[in-house]
Parts: sequence; structure tokens; C-alpha cells
Amino acid sequence: MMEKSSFKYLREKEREQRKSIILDAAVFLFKDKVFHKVGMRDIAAKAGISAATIYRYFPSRDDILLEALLQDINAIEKLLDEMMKKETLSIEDLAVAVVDFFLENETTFQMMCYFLTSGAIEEEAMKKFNLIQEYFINMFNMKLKKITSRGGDVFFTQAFFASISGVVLTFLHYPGLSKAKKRNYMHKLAVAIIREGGNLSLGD
Amino acid sequence: MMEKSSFKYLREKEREQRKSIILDAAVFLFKDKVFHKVGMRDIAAKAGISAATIYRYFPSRDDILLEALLQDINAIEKLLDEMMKKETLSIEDLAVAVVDFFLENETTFQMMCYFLTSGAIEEEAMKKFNLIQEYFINMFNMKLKKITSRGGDVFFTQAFFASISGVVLTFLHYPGLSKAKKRNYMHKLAVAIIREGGNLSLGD
DNA sequence: TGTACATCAGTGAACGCGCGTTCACTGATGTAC
DNA sequence: TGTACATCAGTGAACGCGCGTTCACTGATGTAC
Repeated sequence: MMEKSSFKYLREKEREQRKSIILDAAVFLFKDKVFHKVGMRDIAAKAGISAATIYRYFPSRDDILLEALLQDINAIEKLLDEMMKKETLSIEDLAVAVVDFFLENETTFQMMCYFLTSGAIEEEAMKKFNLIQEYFINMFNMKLKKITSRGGDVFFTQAFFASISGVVLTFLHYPGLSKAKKRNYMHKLAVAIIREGGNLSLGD
Repeated sequence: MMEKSSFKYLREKEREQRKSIILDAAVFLFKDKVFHKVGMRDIAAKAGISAATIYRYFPSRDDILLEALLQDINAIEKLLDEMMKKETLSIEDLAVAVVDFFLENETTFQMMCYFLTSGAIEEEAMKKFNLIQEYFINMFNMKLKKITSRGGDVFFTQAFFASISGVVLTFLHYPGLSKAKKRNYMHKLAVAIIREGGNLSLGD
């Protein structure tokens, strides 16, 4: 026989599942549209509920964006784990994989830029983003640790991430190039910067 | 005695000056506020006119943003010219100067990110932005040509710019650091990436 | 078994605000004859 | 010199739209005794 606590647990789990449906709807819409243009009503419609209901699960729109971002980061993590299982990776392979991920999930990159640059958000959301950012860098750091002697050095990891971000930022919509060429160009640049920067040192 | 064409010329010049007043007002407001939050009415109020009048001089809000961006780029250009007159510069000095410029003109950087990432703008505005971007890279390329043997290579210039952008993007609002520390950190990172990446090559 | 109450998902409608942009109009100045 | 017309800066008011969020409410389900 089930105890009361089990009932409660089940209800909480169901609640989480409903929350997931909303989040999935949002993520689905982000695949086709700039996130600026995906509103609460759109998400609600996709999830098959009313907009008001969303607020039973998420405190604000920014919160949904952040959860979507977190989910994407988990996806990257999984992807990298898979890659590292199968073969031995170079740091360049890692760079290429991350570039590709951003290209296939453009909205993820856009949201990242949005939260990284915009200083004018609710404090609550900002805190959450900072946690996500920290998690992201740490995750990267772990991965790098496994495949290069320089891994585990946060300074190096941040340089790695900054380089990739900069390259994607600069060439995402670079005019006059086909998608394939842009991708190729980003790969070359990211790899070049990272390979040559491989023996970065703090100096000081 | 003045000819009719002179009258016309003068009128056009006056018109340009009035246009400048509007643009200056916008740029002034961008110093204190995120550009998302500066509206046409704000700019009009600062310029001492009505919002409707702005549309006699600029076709759209995006156009104002782009002109402001262009003005900022000209400011960077002037700054670099001044620096290069006085002393001989290393490529690291250049990197530091650009980082500092972005830090002192945060909105410039935000706008740049906005136009670089957002794919959903009017075609007209996008074209204008692409021209600006091209101008920017070329300008950089010229400067780099003068101070390093690797200058003049567009690939290198783009890597240079991407690195700096990435570093600024990553650390602009990095949590838990004072402004001075963030600045210092960005300098170190930018310099490290660029110095080590100094002998980038296309490979292929 | 039945009754009173609590909890919570879900909702339609509206709030409240902001924004970029357009319109119809005034008034000043220049132009043509 | 005077008159009719053209040009253009400038404006207050409104258009039109969208959006995040809140409110008061319904209805289903669980809980206590």
C-alpha cells in the first residue's frame, strides 16, 4: 500500500512533467524563430494551454528563457560526453563541436549573448543566469581537463570559450558567404586561435 | 554674390546639422541606458523636438542605431590614429585600447552584438549594417598592417576582432568581480589570445 | 458514507504599459511670373 | 511690388499593435472528521 508521501511525490513529479511540456514547447518554437519574437501566448498555444497557466509553473518569461538555456547546455554536455566515449578527442575537435552546436541552435547562442550583454534584467533572473554561466564554464573545464594538459586551468577554459563565442558572434551572419562557407570559416578560425593560444599563460 | 546652388548647399548643410543634433541626443542617452530602453520619445525630448520630427531625418529607429554605431566606429578610428601618432604601438596595445573602448562605450558593444546576432531586421537596415561591418574590418586591417607584419591579412584581422569581441562578451558582466578586475582580466585574456595567436595561419 | 473545507490546475478577459510610426495640419520661407 | 503656389520643418494626437502579467473565477480532486 502506498503512503501519503508517495502520493505527494507522484503529484510533484506530474507537476514537473507538465512544466516540461511548457518548456519543450518553448524550445521547439526557438528552433524556428528569434527568441525575441516568441511570446507567452505562442508558447501557451504550442503547449495546448492558456498563457495564464504558464505562470503557475514559471515566475516570468526570462525564467523560461533561462531554463531553455540550461537545457541546451545540458544537451552540449551530453553531446561532448558521447563524443569522448567513442574516440580520443583533440581540443580542436571540441572547438569544432561547440561551434557546430551553436550553429544548429542559433537561438541558444542569441540568448547567451542577450544575457551576457544586457545588464538590465531582474536581479532574480540575473542570479540564475550567473549560476548557469558558472556551471557552463566548470563543465567545459572538466572536459578540457580530460583531453589536454592545459585543462583544469580556468583561465585557459575561459579563453577557450571566449574565442569560440567571438568567432561565432563575428561570423554568424557574415554577409556574402554561404552557410557552409561560414561554418568552414568559423572552424578554421576557432581552431587557429585555440591551437595557437594553446600555451596561453597568465603572465603577470 | 551667392548663386542659387550655394543657397541649396547651405540648406543641405543646415539639414545635416539638425540631423546631427538628433543623433547626438541619441548617443548621449546611450551612455546611461541600455539601447533597448531608449525610445524615440526619449531621443526627441533630449533633442528638444517632437518624436514625429525625427522621421523627417531618419527612416526608422534601427537607422538611428546604425548611425550611432557608425559614429562610434569613427571614434575608435580617431582614437587609434591618435595613439599611433604619438608612439609606436604593439598589437597588444591595440587590443587593450579596443577592449577599453568597448568598456567605456558599453552600448556600442551591445548594439554590435544585437546586429551581429539578430537575423530578423529589415533588409534595408541589414544592408547598412553589413557595410558598417565591412568598413570596420577594413579599418582594423589598415591599422594592423602598420604595426605588425601579419597586418593586411584579413583572416588575421578577423581573428583579432573575434578574439576581442569574445573576451568582452564573456566578461562584460562576469559576476563577482569589480569593474577594475574585470577590465584587468579582459586585458590579460585578450593579450594572451592575440599574442599566442600571432602566427595564425589558414592552414587548409 | 457523507459533509465541509482546502488545494490547486486551468482559464478568459482584461490591465497597463510602451512603443514605433503615421496623419492631417500649421506656419514659415522660397520661387515664379 | 504683389500674388499664387511649392517646399519643407515641425507638431499633437492618434493609430495599431504587441506584450508580459494579473485577476476573479470554475471545477476537479484530496483531506478531515
